[in-house]
Amino acid sequence: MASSSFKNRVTIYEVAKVSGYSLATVSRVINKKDNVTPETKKKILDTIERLGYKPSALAQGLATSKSTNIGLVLPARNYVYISNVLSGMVDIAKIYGYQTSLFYTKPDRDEVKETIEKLIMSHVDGAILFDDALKEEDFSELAKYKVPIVVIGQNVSGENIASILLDFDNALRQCIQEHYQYFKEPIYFLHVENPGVLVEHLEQVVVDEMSKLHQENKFHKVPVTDSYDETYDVIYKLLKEKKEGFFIASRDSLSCAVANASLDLNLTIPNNVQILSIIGTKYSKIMRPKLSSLALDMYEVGSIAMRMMTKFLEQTLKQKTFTFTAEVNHRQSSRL
Amino acid sequence: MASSSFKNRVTIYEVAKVSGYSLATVSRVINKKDNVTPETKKKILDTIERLGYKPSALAQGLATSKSTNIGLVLPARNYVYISNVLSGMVDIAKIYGYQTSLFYTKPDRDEVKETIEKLIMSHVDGAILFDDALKEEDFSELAKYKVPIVVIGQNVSGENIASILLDFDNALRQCIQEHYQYFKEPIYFLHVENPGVLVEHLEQVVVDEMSKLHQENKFHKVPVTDSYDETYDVIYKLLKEKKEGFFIASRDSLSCAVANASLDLNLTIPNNVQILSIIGTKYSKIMRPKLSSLALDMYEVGSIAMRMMTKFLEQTLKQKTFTFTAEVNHRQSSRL
DNA sequence: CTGTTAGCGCCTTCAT
DNA sequence: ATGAAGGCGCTAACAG
Repeated sequence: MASSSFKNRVTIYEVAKVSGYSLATVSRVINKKDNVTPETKKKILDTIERLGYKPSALAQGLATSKSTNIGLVLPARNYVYISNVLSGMVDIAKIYGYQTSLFYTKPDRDEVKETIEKLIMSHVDGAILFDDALKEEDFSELAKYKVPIVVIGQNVSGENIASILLDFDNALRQCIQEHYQYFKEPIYFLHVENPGVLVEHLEQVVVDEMSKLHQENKFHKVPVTDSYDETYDVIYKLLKEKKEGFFIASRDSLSCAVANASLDLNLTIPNNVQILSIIGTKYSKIMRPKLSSLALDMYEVGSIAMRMMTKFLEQTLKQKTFTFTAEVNHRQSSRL
Repeated sequence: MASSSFKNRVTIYEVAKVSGYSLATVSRVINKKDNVTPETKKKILDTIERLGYKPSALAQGLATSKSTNIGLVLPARNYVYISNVLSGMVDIAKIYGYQTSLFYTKPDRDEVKETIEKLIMSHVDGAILFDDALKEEDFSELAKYKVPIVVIGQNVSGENIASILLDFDNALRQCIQEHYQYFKEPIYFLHVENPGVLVEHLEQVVVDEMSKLHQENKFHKVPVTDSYDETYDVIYKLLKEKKEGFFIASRDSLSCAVANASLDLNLTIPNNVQILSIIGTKYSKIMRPKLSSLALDMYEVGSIAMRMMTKFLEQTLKQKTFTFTAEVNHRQSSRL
């Protein structure tokens, strides 16, 4: 038998009985309706206090068809930018009185579908999805059950869907253009397995821009892993031979691997080796040399997402898409 | 009017009606009871599929007095080690079929109490608390409502309480002892406002050890903030004058501030300046010089915490306290 | 302003 | 093996 964590709780019935009023009246003071005499309100409040009564969100949810609970779907990867997004979402949710349920997903279709199902079962009032493993069909599944969603990083539209776009494209293209305007080193794109649609898309952007500039033969995809150490080794070997290059990495820790490998080979940054971090964190400023990066305040992304969600639920959401544009922070790892 | 996210849902009633069986039988197949004919089970499963029925966790929770939901209370600080703990907890929760509700708290008593109240209202089956702002009274409040809890980082005991201890003490004392066995530079402890009981405690440990070694006059508390830049400035000024010291910082980014300030002053690490990160992350290995640190796998802490919770709920928890012991990783920022 | 009553969706004895 | 009925704790008309 499981531990009955909420058996024998004080219920609204007891409050009613003890205070001498009816259910309805007690319910009214709980829900802060104004049609209650100050006097009886006080009495009821007193007995609530005295009995230590706390309303059951479960019962309230069932009765009102509202759970005041918002589902958060994030990739189960421990990246700093993800926890920044999370922080933003949770902070704002708290302000608006929403609870948050956290769902981590792995890049596996079956798991994703299971997550969607749990999301539906758990009766969240809405869901914020920031996970590249999610696809169109997942959104429409959610839509079938009328769960309002805001999607981060993918452009999806529909009745109950809002989306937040993360535009790294222009900044990225600009970096590449400028690079080939003055220099000609090849570009090495650190390719991680299953990086998610956002990073996948950005790799595509690089490829595309290279071909626009007729530099396609200078684009090299370098397979690496999420591990700093392994990536370091790969890059070390590569640089030992090539001695130079313009490296683009999706995350700071990978950029650091490039930087450290360069330094250990006595290659100078940014003269021999240039590095660009696509998703910069505070460590791009801490690291020496400081890493040039495309920056976008992910905490802000999370908080805006949650704000959109609350407006969505109050049916006051006007603008159903919001775009964040990344800025280029030229620091010590690039020559421009 | 709020968006009725789950009005008009397919309910168990419809499944019963359409399939031609009763509520009870449908309920049985949902809950995988075995006293159902394979044949009727199949029929019911079919219509569930056909209708797209998903049980409501809310209703289930209300009926069973179990929410399969575990509350997670964490400080609203965006530290890497916290998101590691979180990952560990969520990953394991998923395995055991629990949902997780996330509560971030600020170091403010009123907020904390509010969080405790929400925790109780939200009918979590249990709660894992890793927040230094929490005090004895909060745990006993939770206990009043019979919410099983596991507390990380504080030694609390009681009927429904398990706790995970994070023992950095010995490792820290050892570092200090070794330091004064061979050297004599003063110790500078980077003191952040409201660092939480864990770090507060560790500062006390340092003070205590210093006095044991009769070196109390060599202990200096350096007030800094959470900001890398501000901390850098403080340390830069300090080192410009002192030229040397053994710095102890609670987190990597602060240690990095010390390291960078030293380098910018042409002080060498670890000859002039030594640095010890109390809570090391992967960046202590990435940073150059590599930072010596006390390491403890926080993901593991989170996952063990969740494992204890699941056992708790199944009433199979034998060992109600678990201790993690930090190890000293001597790297390039210390001489030993 | 307050009380009565019927659900919300599901589980669970107790019969059959 | 299956069905009927009461209850989980609360809210929301509808009366009064």
